[in-house]
Amino acid sequence: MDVQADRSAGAAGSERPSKGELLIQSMQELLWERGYSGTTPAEVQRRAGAGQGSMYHFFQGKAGLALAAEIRMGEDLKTEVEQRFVDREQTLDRVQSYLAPDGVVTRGCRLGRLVQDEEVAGNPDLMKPIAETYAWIQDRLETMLTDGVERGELRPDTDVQALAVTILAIRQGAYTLARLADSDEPFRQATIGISQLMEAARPKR
Amino acid sequence: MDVQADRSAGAAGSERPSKGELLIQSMQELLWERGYSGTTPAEVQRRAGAGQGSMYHFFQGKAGLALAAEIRMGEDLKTEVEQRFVDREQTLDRVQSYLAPDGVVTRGCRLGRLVQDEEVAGNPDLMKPIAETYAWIQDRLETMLTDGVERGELRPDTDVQALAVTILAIRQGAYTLARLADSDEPFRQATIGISQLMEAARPKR
DNA sequence: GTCTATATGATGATAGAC
DNA sequence: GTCTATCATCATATAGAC
Repeated sequence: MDVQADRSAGAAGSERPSKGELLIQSMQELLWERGYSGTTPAEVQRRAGAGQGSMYHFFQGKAGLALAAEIRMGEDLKTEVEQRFVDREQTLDRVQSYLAPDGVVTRGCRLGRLVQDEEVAGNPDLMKPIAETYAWIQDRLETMLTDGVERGELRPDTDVQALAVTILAIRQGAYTLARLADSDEPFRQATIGISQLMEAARPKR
Repeated sequence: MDVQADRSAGAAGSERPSKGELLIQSMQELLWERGYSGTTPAEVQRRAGAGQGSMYHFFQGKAGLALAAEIRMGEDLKTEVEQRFVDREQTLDRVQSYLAPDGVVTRGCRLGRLVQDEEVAGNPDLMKPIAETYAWIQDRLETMLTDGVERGELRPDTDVQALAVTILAIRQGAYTLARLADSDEPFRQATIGISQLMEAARPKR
């Protein structure tokens, strides 16, 4: 089935949010809290204060609404990552900031958790915005690390692409461990682990 | 609901596997392929060549059978990790071996993926064997790294616990990235990333 | 022990009134 | 645009025969 996002469900920052907009926001919340399979259209509607009709008017079913919500989540995530980088100067600070828990880590990564969902993984339309967001983040990490190399904070022979993937993986994995331990301690531990290595690997001057 | 594993479904290495045993194996496969929510009792039965009656005779519903399968998967995983360590001498080799893809990484981590499943996360009985398995693996990683410190392959001031969590997180995260990219490339990249850091951080002699 | 038939409930989607 | 009523499907679990 070919899923399309929406039928002009309304802009994000409008005055009075349309039902379509409310539905997107509710779907965003529920995807994060319960994943895709675990979220029922009925509950999205209830949370948005909308009926069945509104949802099927704006979106082509559950998948279409989820797609719109995913795209929104990807934008939010990119904005947050960017913010963490511009607020810091030093490379190690930026890495630590990227790995810092944001208070709701036991809920999992809003996008990463969807990858583990069978219904999402089996639907290319639903995977695409997730893959694109991660590609963007990986690219952003690479740029940030290249910056560090140029400023002499990382060794000149650093494989920035590999390191970017490593840091990305650490954050994703820490989410899983945090959920398992019901604590954000794994985030702190993993940050210590990678920081200690990066410190020790620092170029001598 | 208090879930118990089984009703003596049969030992693992018996001659003629009982229906209970076949059901456990089928559930193991399906949990890995589709997760918990995505697996229906009907399909487990079909794959095991057993009827409804057999399943409900040996186990208390879907959750009970899944619990038995999880325990088995945990044992398998621990055995595999142990094998990778005893086959190698050097610390970095062991770390790389732990992070090596095993050919089916795009399917995800057989246990880790369950953590993202709402029905599993919401059932303490189903989370317990997963948490215990990860605790064992983390402990095993710590022992392995402590070994490396003692042999002078890692700096004496290494925070082995933090590094163990970091490596554990890398593997978990790489599974997510691999699934997203439909490739085991993230495993290779992440291995390069952590290896390069560990090399550079090596104690001087 | 193992099977089939059936009950019960929830899910995602549609129809059609307002 | 938005609503409620209804549908078809499929999920898990139970009952009871063999």
